[in-house]
Amino acid sequence: MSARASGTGTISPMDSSSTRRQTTRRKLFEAAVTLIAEQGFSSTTVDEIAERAGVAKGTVYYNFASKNELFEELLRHGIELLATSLQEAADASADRGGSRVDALDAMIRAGLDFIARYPALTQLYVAELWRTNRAWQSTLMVVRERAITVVEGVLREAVADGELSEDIDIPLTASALFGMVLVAALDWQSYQPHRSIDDVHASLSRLLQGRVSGHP
Amino acid sequence: MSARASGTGTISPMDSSSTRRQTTRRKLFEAAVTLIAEQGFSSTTVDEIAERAGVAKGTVYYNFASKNELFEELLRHGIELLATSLQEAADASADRGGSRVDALDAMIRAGLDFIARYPALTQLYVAELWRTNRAWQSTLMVVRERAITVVEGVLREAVADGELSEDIDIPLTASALFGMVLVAALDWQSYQPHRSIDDVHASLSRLLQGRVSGHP
DNA sequence: CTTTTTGAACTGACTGGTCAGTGCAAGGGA
DNA sequence: TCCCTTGCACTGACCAGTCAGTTCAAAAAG
Repeated sequence: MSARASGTGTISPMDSSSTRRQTTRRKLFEAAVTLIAEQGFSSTTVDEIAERAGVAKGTVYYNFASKNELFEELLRHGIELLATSLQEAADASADRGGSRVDALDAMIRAGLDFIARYPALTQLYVAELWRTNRAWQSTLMVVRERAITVVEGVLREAVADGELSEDIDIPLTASALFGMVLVAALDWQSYQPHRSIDDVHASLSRLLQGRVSGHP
Repeated sequence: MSARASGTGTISPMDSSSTRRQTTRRKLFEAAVTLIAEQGFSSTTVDEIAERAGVAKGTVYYNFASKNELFEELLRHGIELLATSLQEAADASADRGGSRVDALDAMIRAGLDFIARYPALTQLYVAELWRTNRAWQSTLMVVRERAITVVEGVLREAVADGELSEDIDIPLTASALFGMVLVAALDWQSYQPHRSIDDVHASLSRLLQGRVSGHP
């Protein structure tokens, strides 16, 4: 009954214990992401997730309020990885003194890297992102916003700098670029996994920079 | 146990008697596609589908062997609509004497039209297409092949005619174009539904033809 | 240093509900 | 008449979420 934290100081009584918890949560995320990517949310059971994570079912509910919340936290956790890596790629390119188009290219590369590293997470986003009437819709909108905004930002700067035409439609172009990379990468992973990332990147760069049509 | 179509001839046994049955099946497809697009396959119940279609649950099982098979037939039915309309757009463009790039543009338009007309079907494909370990995986591979092949065909002709560089990677470019249209269109439907299709089409054309970068 | 206490973390059997699929008698429509 | 549809009761599997009880490392007491 006595409240927690009766023991040590105020600030870090849970440093050691929270490590354990953190580890468990990470294991659950890892188990959940692949299972849900493969089977979808509804056909993945909490028992399966617990089993693959190597913990008891009760532990899932000790760490997350519900199956739904586990999933939403997973989505939020994943998008931070993506948005951060996109932004870092763009910033690094700018620091290197590259043009805005170079920054876009760097983001394409970052996108490919991300998808190669977290294929299941990517599959999962794609499967859920345009679905309507689901419980986590609002979470997904935030998540999408977070990623698209980074791309739009670079496009906006490119237009401001005169590198891109003022006629382009920024939100739509951002979506289109995003989709281009997304679908090309998923197909790469699913149907031509032997190809190198440099190869795929080069093809997409070419497409982006309009060197496809119009022979030299 | 006995397969369906034990009845009449070998090839088209359901032609005459089918009218009534066909109507029921179409109603079931329509009901299923929106429900599954919204909720996913597993969380959509057969009772819901029957109710929305306005038929009895028993009728579902009279017309389809299982929930799974209803879904697979829906996938097959849908892809015919898409592949046909892409091919027709390309052919019509060629008949009009357009270039191969014109044909690609016509296919983008056809893709946008399709997504605008069958948004639920599109959402459903996206949600399932890159998923692994599902019962209908092989059906989906066929389905994807059917659509991508059309795009690849036009790209191949364009390269043969010298309209596109020989350096392009045809399968990957086809995927990327497909993804570009797909994601741009889904975002359009979900987040900027007020925009006209001509508007969206114009932006994507510009992106395709490399008029984005490189100011005049 | 040893013993006891504490409580966060974890466990897994259990419950209440849901749903795919079945069976069948009766009711149309062509 | 025959094919299709209806309505409805029923079964058995499956599954999200619960809860009483266990574990164990670190803090407190001796």
